[in-house]
Amino acid sequence: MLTERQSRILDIVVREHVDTAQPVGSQSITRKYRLGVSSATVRNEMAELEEQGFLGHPHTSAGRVPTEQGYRFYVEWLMGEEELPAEAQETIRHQFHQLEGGQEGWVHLGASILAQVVENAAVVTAPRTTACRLKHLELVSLNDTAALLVLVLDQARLKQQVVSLDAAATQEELSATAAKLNHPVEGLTAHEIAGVAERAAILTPVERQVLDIVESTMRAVDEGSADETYLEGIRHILAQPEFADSARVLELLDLLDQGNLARTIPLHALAQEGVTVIIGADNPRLGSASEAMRECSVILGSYGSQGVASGVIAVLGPMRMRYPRTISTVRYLANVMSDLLAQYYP
Amino acid sequence: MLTERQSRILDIVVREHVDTAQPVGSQSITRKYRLGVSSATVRNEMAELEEQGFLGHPHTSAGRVPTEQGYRFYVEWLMGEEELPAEAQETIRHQFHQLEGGQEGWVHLGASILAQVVENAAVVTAPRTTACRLKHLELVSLNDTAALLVLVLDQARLKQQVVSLDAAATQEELSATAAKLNHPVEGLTAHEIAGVAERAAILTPVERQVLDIVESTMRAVDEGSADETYLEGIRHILAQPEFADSARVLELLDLLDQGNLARTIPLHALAQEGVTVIIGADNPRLGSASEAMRECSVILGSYGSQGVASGVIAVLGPMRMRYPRTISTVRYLANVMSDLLAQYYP
DNA sequence: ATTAGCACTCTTGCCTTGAGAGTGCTAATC
DNA sequence: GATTAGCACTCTCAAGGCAAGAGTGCTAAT
Repeated sequence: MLTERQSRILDIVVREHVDTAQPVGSQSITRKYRLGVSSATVRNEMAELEEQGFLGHPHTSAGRVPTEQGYRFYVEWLMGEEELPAEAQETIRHQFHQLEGGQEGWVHLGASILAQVVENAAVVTAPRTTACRLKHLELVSLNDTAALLVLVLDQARLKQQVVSLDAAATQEELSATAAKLNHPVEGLTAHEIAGVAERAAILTPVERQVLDIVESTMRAVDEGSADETYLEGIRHILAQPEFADSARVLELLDLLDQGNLARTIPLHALAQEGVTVIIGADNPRLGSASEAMRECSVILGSYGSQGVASGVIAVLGPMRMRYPRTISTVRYLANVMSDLLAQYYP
Repeated sequence: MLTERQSRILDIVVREHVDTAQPVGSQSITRKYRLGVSSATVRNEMAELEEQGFLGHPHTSAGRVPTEQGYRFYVEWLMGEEELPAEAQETIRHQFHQLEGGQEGWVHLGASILAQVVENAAVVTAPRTTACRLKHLELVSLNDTAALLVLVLDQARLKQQVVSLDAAATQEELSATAAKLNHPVEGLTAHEIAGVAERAAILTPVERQVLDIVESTMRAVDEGSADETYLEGIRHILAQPEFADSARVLELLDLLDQGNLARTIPLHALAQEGVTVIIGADNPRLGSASEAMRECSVILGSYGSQGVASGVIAVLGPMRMRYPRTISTVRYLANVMSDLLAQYYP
């Protein structure tokens, strides 16, 4: 479809445009790269590339700019697979290291790191897992009539819930209740716990109350964990020249901020093994609604293991993006986060 | 200092400018408000107000715009104390209600709600407290050589830490260790726990290891909790006409994002009882560094009780801001969050 | 097939021009 | 003495014109 030389020129146009954010002209190319042909030849080739839909004109007489199709060809055929520079790898590992054992906000941290390294906006979702299982429960007295229910779930997750006690109870009584309940429910899902609560006839009212709350809390975790996504690094998008007027950015933000995020980017939809690149409007989720999104690309990857517990990591930036660098970063981060997740998973 | 009529005019100029974001001229005022005087008189008064520093000219022949001093006078003397409309109160209470007992991200939620209600950026810090106290500790087996240490602290806070065990241990052994350790350290601070670990000679190596980790984790909480701040709603600032070009916003974001936030806004410095208003450059923390920040105002309030556990809530927006509404919202939210905090506090 | 040359197009910056809005001042008025 | 009408002046903003610069597209020569 494309001759050797056309590919070469397309490659140069893409790289140059990514660097400068300017349309690139035939003369500037021949000056900068020793192609062995004149600007006129390059012009002819460019016209041909435009004919075929890989390049475009912003105005009749400006340089050429890659089209969506051009970027796609570049990503698929021209761009080399780059390994992430050791220095960047170091940066990533180092920042995760500061977490030590306390995992707390590691997903959030992942998003921050990613945004920082690729200099674009980043999205990371918490691992979506199969129904969570209870490892341990504990009751801690807050005051006479309130206690804190602490649930330790798989993957080293913690949940808390304040319980108003129908009758006053001391810490000793609470501990005894917890100890008694722990054994029968260990390792079970919310659904299974509901079954246990039904079958066991010998429960005291307090025990029944606690089990009910355990179950509803775990259900909330099962439903809620899908929504837990972190978006970081919008400031990098602000710094891009194509988003110089903030109306554009505002549009993007409205599309992304919290609730809408999953609707805008098909996070779970296509994250298979490896890294997926969505360029411009070939995002399946986008109708005609999103002007600004049409000028963006999304790099998607996933971490964890598919059936067990996995999350999505994504980079969002203007279509004019450093694809090799971004893709290798996503791939590397996916590995790091997979390793990290494995540590918390039996 | 200012005559009745001058005050009236200043009031109108501020309100009109806040509404329209345009300089306001003498004619438009007399057309809209029945002042009983002609535009020429208004012009004279405006000239006088400018003389005294309350108003300014963007250009020689545009309408008047309030100066910092003008806004300050408005806030202090002209603006009425408005109670937050019941509808907004309802919105706030309603959203907090959805948390139920799981407090998890309530500080973050507070920031989101605030940003949404005042249509500006909002900052909320987690309550800064005196040294945290341990209420309960628990050990849960992850696998043969790793366990999850769960700490329940005061104010219903949970911390987790993965512990690599020097020797393999079953869940039963871990529970026994936890049970043994719980009693002597209950209610103590990190510092006091260090003392206990030193004095008690009869500890096994594992127990000593656990206590060490407990102490260091709690120290981390003591130090880290000051930094826990949430920033939400930058999109509202993007929507303001004074921040139409994103370079401005970028500057702001760099000033605010994460680490720098506390350096930019004197969060803990001046949050006494009640609500503090910082208008433009009278922010004590700002040197000459921050162009964009000079055009902003900050409304500060605090929640919780001063000596015990308190956090800061703040709104950041352009100087051209709906002060009455914003101030009453901050005040109201402070009350709601104080109530909420009291629930978790003995 | 490649290239040199040239006319053509389109942007960008700069200037001018006219309309519109608002001020500041002076002189007249209540 | 305060208020107001009137008017010249200033400044912005949008539109139009003009020259420079960059790049293209085409044609004819190599």
